[in-house]
Amino acid sequence: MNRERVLEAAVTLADEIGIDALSMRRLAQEVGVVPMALYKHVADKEDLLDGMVEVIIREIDPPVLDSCWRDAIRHRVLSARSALHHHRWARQAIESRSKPTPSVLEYQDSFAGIFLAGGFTPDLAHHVMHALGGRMWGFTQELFGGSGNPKGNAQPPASPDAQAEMFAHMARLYPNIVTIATATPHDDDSVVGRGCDDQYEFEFALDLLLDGFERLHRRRWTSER
Amino acid sequence: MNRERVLEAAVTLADEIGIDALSMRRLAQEVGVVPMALYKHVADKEDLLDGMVEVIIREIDPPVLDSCWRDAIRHRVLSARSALHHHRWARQAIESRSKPTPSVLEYQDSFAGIFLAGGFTPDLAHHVMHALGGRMWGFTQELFGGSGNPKGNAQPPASPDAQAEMFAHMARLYPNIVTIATATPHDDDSVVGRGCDDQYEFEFALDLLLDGFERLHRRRWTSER
DNA sequence: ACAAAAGGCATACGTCGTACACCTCATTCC
DNA sequence: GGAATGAGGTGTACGACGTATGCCTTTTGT
Repeated sequence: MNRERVLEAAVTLADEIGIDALSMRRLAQEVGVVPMALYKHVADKEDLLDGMVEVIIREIDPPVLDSCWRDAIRHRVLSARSALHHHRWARQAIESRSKPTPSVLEYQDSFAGIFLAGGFTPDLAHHVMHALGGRMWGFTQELFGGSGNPKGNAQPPASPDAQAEMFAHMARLYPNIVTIATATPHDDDSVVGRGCDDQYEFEFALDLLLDGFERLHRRRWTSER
Repeated sequence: MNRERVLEAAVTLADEIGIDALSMRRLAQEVGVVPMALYKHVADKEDLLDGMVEVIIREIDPPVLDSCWRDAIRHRVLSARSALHHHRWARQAIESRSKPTPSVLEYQDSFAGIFLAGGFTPDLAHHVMHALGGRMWGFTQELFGGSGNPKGNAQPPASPDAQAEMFAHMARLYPNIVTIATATPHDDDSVVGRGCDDQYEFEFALDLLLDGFERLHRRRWTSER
């Protein structure tokens, strides 16, 4: 029983019960050990979460170097996305860290490297990485995600007429949201605002940004401070 | 002593000690009351946080309707940004909510309204709101923000030579990050990845997106599903 | 005047992270 | 071979946390 086994168990347990329900005690029970035993392999819970993030990062494809920067970035981002998609709690975990671990820095460094190798000035590379923001990790800013928070509060489907009244109610209060939400089909039955980070939406935003980057890059944009 | 006073006290207390350190007990002590007394005005802690978010939203300027969509969006976003800037914990609080409250929906609805009034199709409006993501609230996805988490872990400035060695160490491990980070001055002494969401960076990304929206809008983009 | 509601209080339970002391081995060194 | 060492598992305990429950006091509506 070493650190790696603990982290692995933590990851699969978080997959099952969500990151909020993951406690040291629950994890200890899962690996068949007394809670305090975990502290021989992990400094504290923060360290545990750092380790879990590390595990996720290892699942992301390494950068491909033999293609143009745009393809390389796009591939890497979508690979990160698919890795995080298998661990719904990962987004929250990554964002909750207060200090970047070495593996996180390494990940970001590889991104910077792709831009620089593609001929971006450090200045522009800096700004575009900011603009990418969390999309670098494969997720849009999902407000009200419920990621890794699978509480049992999924209310029963409700009767059709109650549903209809609910819809009318929404349309009265938030006409624009309803207009927009009904314009495009969604994976789930949510409206804008609930975490509907569809693949299509994600790639839409990603490509919009990449287009912008390309344009700036071509016209030799500089921040002229 | 009503709900409003409780929320107000919670907001100012969170401003002081951060959102993580804000507990029901600590808040009760602050308003000079026993912990359980709070539950007469607030259903539970979730409800408290919802209420705090509501308070913040009220600080955001109402939408300006007599200008083009682009100015209206830009103004609203920057107003939200400045409101959230005064309450560093707000970002985390907003993102931690699992269900949108009415005031949050109203806020998002007003955004949708601006796009629709500007002639966007519901389809395009939908996608651009996704692309905006959290920037709608005035923040970039800040990884490792420490927002509202002002722990006392700010180590002393360290000696200049130790600092130099640290820098050399970083440059060896993460050459690209260091290249990029030193290309542009920052408010704080952080590198890319630590929450350096400068105003300039934010507006850079925002305008990049708005440019993209404008282009799509002009060429009558559709998702052609 | 009196019932009812609203609002504050005291106690208590279960959960959490983790400090601390102890124990039990396997390994290492003479 | 026997003692020292140290890594790894254990047991107990502490102080936080959110909050259920029940009681009491004060205000309010009739």
